[in-house]
Amino acid sequence: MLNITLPDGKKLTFEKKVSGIKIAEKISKSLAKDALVMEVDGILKDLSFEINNDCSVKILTSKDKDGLDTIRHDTAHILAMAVQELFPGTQVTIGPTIENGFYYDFSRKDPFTENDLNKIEKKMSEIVDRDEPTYREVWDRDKAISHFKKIGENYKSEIIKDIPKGEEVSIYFHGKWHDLCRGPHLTSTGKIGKYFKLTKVAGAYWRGDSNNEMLQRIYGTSWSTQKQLDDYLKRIEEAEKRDHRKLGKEMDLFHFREESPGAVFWHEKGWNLFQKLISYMRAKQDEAGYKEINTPEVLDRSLWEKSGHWEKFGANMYTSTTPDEKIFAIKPMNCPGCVQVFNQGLKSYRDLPLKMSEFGKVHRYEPSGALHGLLRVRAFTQDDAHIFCTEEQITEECLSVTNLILEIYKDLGFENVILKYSDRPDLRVGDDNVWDKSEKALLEAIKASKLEYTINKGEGAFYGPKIEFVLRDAIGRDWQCGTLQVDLNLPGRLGATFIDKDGSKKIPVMLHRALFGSLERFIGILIENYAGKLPFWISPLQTVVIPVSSDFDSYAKEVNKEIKKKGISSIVDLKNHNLNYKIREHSLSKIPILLICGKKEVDSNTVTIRRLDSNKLENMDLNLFLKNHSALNKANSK
RNA sequence: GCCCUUGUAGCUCAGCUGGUAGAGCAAUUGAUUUGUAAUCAAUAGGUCCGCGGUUCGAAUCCGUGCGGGGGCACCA
Repeated sequence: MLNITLPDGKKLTFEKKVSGIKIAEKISKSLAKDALVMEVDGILKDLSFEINNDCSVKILTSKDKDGLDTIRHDTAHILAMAVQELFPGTQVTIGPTIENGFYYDFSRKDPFTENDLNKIEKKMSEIVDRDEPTYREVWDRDKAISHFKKIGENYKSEIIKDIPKGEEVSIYFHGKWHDLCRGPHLTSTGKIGKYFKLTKVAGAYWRGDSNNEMLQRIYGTSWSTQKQLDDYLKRIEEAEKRDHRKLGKEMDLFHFREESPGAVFWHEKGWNLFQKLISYMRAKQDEAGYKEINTPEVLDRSLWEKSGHWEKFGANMYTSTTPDEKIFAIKPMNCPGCVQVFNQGLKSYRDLPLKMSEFGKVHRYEPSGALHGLLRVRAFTQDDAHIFCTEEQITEECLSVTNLILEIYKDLGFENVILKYSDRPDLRVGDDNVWDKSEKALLEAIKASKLEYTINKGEGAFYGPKIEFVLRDAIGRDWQCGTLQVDLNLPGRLGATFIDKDGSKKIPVMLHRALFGSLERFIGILIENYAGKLPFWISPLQTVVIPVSSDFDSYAKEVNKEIKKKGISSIVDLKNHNLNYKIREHSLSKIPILLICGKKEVDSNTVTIRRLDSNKLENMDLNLFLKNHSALNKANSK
């Protein structure tokens, strides 16, 4: 007698051992039809797995995350199967599921082309139609290794060698084709359906290590209904429409060019946005007790040697040799310069915490393949600050930084923030007991903030552990922005001291923090988050005044003048185009407010407001408009 | 940096298997004076990313360099 407990607490009894399929059938016909895999005492199993003792069972369908994941995993297998049928001699490696889909890495001489993807998709459909039964076998480890070697699957035999001793080596068959796999899988190839699509080919290193050979990765997506697939493809399309590189061009904000890859040429409007963010930030930092400073962009090599950058960060640094053959580095970080400012004059414990902010432009030589619009550049402006404090002050200062960051993100429309904590990397400066202290202090601050956090082992900066602030945008994508680092190393290396209560010289702790991280990146994120439709107060061009015909040019000019007087950025469009044309043009360039002026407006000293993306027109007294909208600007940049 | 892919007018793109380039929009000029997402017409506009090669002849084929895109690796 077997007792199976279902998720709702109901119990089923069976005479002898029983498979998941049988259990599902006993629950309901429709469930048996939809069943994909099952959870036995919380562990995922094939439906064909035969249960031999009392346990709890949950039958999973495509509505469960693990159910859909299994569909994707099966699709990855079928992809590999199709590839090997079409291109004999191709070796398979790994094929996991990822968010929204899956990939499979292959080793093959000739590259896969876009056209090959179509062929492969067709072959995959065929395999689904063949509805080949799937079953699992457990093999002896040595047998498995020699088998895969014999059939030329060297990567697979490598993988088997690395499976921990205690684990079973399971082989899944789909008809005759088979693959080493942990499972679970659906009962046959027909079960996955045809709601998949191969999306792209890409290179990927074997085992993710750039010292290894490069494999060919095929990405795909897979769903349980046609609608889900269509919705997903549509989401991708929508995300592409928000691409800041495309919008940046359309909105005339910035451009890139060959002469300086990864460096931004800001146009008038983009620079205006940039400056608006800075003045907003200045106001916030001023309120929070920061003192703004500025330090040189080019500094002698000796300073970078002292700080440790020359050795630990040298691969990312631009250097410059002057005619007198001195070597300088273009700063990749602001910290050493800031410490030099701290070092001027004697500092007392009464000066701490001392918070110095700097909008510092830094240059980092990033690998060419890493560059990506504004989101990954070689020259960027950090909204940086360094807080010099005592060890006792670390937690409190970290907390106040965290609060400031959250407040600022909120003002700009991001409420969803998570933290990533990174501890000591392999490449680092300083003693381990110093690291112990720094890590402990930072972790304490995170805990005190009560925010959700994840831990990234070994990913801290070379001088100290860090927190990264990751925000989630309007369409669910995560972006790494702000950062907070505890540093017990650099101040000592660069000779920073303060006089403590007892009259002795002590080395201060330095906290590095950036709020947006990089102004450039943050602007890219803002554009994508708002799909270019920035909030009024940071819009670089806030209003365009449009006369209905040239008869009203002078009134329109007058309105424009009044608006500009109130600190609202505005232009008047007197071009020889009709109203429709102008509305279309300025709407496409994402101007938040268009002000239409015709006979009616002139007669009543009003403007008609047309807001971006709204057909609702609003006629308003000009003075009231000026009052309301200049207040909107002031509210955020005091 | 590595793999794949790509580079034609200010922008978006045509240009098949080699015969020195085209469209729409934008620009300029003229007409039109417009009430909520493209008024009409004319004109002008290009070392086809750079360099080298194959060829009688290269935007097109080959090599190479530099950019862009998608990934990997690296990262704010």
